[in-house]
Amino acid sequence: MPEKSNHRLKLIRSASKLFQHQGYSASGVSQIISESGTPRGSFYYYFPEGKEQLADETVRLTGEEIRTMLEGGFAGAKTFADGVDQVASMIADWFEKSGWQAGCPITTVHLEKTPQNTVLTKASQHVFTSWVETVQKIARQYGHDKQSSELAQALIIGLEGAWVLSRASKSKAPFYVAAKMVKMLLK
Amino acid sequence: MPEKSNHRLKLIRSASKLFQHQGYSASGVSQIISESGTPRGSFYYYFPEGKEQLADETVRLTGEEIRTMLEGGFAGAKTFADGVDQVASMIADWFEKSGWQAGCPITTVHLEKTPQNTVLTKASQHVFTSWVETVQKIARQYGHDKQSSELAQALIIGLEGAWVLSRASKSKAPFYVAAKMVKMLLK
DNA sequence: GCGCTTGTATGGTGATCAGTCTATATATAG
DNA sequence: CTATATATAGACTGATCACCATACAAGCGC
Repeated sequence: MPEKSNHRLKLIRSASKLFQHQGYSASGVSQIISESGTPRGSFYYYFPEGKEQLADETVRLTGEEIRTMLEGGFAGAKTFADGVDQVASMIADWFEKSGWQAGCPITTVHLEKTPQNTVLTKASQHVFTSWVETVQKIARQYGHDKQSSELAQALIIGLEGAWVLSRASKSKAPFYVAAKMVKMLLK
Repeated sequence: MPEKSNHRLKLIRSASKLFQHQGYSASGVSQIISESGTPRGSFYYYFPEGKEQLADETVRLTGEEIRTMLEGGFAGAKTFADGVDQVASMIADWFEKSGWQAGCPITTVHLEKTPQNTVLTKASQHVFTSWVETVQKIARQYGHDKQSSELAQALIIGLEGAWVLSRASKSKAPFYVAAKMVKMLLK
């Protein structure tokens, strides 16, 4: 891949990191550019619709990556409950390694811009729907047809909520509580 | 209470609403003032430390009100599980009535400013801790001594996560899933 | 070497930001 | 009624915002 189109992806990566750490509005275009290490003059060439377009693409791309990560988290799990534990641990570890500063790049944009901004509302709705559908499909694969929707929503609810408390408490414990909450639905 | 000290509270109310709808950084001092209906010249008289002080006080005051609301939500509940249902329904109804735009005024500030801003980090940590402690105390009152900490964290995790999905889906369903997740821990 | 396409530099625009300052208005106590 | 304290008006400051415009640079095909 040519170096130059890496610039576009670098901008998305930089935006994702900053949205996780400090949200959408506090993350200025200048800061995104400077932390991406890409040339200032390229920004509006790659994103002619501006910051909103960057955020839209950031939410969709990282949302898809997280969706894949969720799928991957269930890999090798004998039961849905085992998969839930794997996913929760994986995300908790990753969050701990970030110094409790990373998180969900979708949620901060979502809470600031839904429903006022149509483009970003659609982007975050698309992502959350795709996550729930993915986990729903996985739950069905493990035989939990009847409650697949509930389990899928439960996992996303748990992970989102755990992230909020985890950042405050600087602890992985909320993720384990979240995993247990989901698993207990299977009883 | 004299009209003038209502101005201070009106500013806090305005800030709370705007932080819920669009977060901290997107809520400018001018917008907060204009939507509060208070005189522009009063702002720095009431909040000499500026926007950060307003946010600090907003988080602490509304955090305390939500804590009281959580306590009130358990009122008359025969079991902890009944109380969880009452709290979830109460918050879901309130959120629906707001047109899916209200929410937690603490969380948006928290996700944007923890841990970079010391004052606001302490404020949101204080609030989350007080919520968990309150629900923990309530759980013990219902006899759930051993798992009071887990139940308390679970309720806050559920409510936070439910709010995120609820705003995306414009549905109360996530709150009911969250309530069920908490209740299932009792089994 | 030239023409075309893609990418970048940089100064600039108009708007908005948080906060300050000074003057004035209002409320209150004596 | 006066002095003092509290509250407010509004202009202003320096910084930053998202974005634009124009010129130039680099890459590439012929």
